Amino acid sequence: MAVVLRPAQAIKLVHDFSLALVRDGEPDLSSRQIAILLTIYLEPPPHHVRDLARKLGVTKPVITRALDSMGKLDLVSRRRDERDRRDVVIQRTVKGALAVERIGDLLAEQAQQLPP
Amino acid sequence: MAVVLRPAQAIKLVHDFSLALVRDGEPDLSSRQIAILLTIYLEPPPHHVRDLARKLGVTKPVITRALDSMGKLDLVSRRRDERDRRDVVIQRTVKGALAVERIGDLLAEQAQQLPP
DNA sequence: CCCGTTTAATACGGCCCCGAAACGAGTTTG
DNA sequence: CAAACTCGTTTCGGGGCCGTATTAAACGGG
Repeated sequence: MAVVLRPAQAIKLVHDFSLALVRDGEPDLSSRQIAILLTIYLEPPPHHVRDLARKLGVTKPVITRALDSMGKLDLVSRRRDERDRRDVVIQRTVKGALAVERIGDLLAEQAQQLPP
Repeated sequence: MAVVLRPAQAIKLVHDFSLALVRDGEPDLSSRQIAILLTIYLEPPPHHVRDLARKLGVTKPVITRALDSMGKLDLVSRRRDERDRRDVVIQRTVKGALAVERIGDLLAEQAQQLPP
């Protein structure tokens, strides 16, 4: 059963969700960072910088920098691939998994509270 | 009828939506800017800087700067309130209304395509 | 074994945003 | 009317992200 959402409901949902993100004071993730983070947690590993850059349609430095900043927040981690040491494998963290869950719960809750 | 959205579906929805925002290349709005823009278009006027700052839980300069940048994109406009010239009234624009509609349509479409 | 290719990271110059504090104009109050 | 208050903006010092171009390390075919 597909999720049915009228455009007017969708607008309110985006509004409530953005507002919740802003108000909860957590470090602000950009759209890019959210897309990267959720890709890492939704799609099966392994993840490499080049794949993420291609999937998001951005340049590789964008991914490197996003991993730098999200790494500082302990939302993802990196390690060299020993089989091909040019590669970097991006890994999940406990804190990142919790952050992803929080995002899902937050949106599901906002959707639940939408007026008909 | 409330919108029913399981957390796992919500995560995928946020992912697809963020990805669509990143990929379409339009000037990137931050969470704050999206929250401000949608508040202006969802809630009844008049809107003042102080109200938006209070509703979003941010300082007034944040609102001023967001209005500056969104004004440059012609998504909102401002004028002095002649009845109390300290006040600034924030107004909608045609381009802003279209951008809001686009956001709603984008999310509704992503929701429609969610697997059950 | 060398040289072209691939990979991620870094350097660069530019632009935008942050919160706190100070500011200028306008209004209200005593 | 002068002092206090309100409102939005600007200033200040600091930080982050952007894309392009370049770099350094590692791989691999000839």
